[in-house]
Amino acid sequence: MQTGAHDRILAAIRAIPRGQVAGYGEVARRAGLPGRARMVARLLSHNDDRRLPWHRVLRSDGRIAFPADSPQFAEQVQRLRTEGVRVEGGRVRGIRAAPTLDEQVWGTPG
DNA sequence: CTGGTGACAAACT
DNA sequence: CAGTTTGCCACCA
Repeated sequence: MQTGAHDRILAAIRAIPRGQVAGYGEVARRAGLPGRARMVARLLSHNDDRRLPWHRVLRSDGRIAFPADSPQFAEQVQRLRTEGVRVEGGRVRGIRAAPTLDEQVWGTPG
């Protein structure tokens, strides 16, 4: 069977290690869909799977993709902090939303 | 078909 | 740094 695009996206999201994060564009790239960051976003907006680590997906600049006053924002922050991710001012500190997860694998420079 | 929208990104100011 | 503009693609009225 041919893996659908959304299946690869979901797989890429599930592949994000615990305690780490990835950007929408990064997820799309790992799913073999460069430039389809918005497709990832649309998929997550329609997703209802609670087991999916959606909270590990951030914007490219490390910001949370929800308004700071939204309940989803609060839940994402709480989930990230539970995994040891430092979140401050609605943005993830420490680990940058690396353009490529390879950098995280090999040790993020800087 | 056109036009508007969105859990976005990169370049630019 | 932050704010704006442009490019992008899937979906819908």
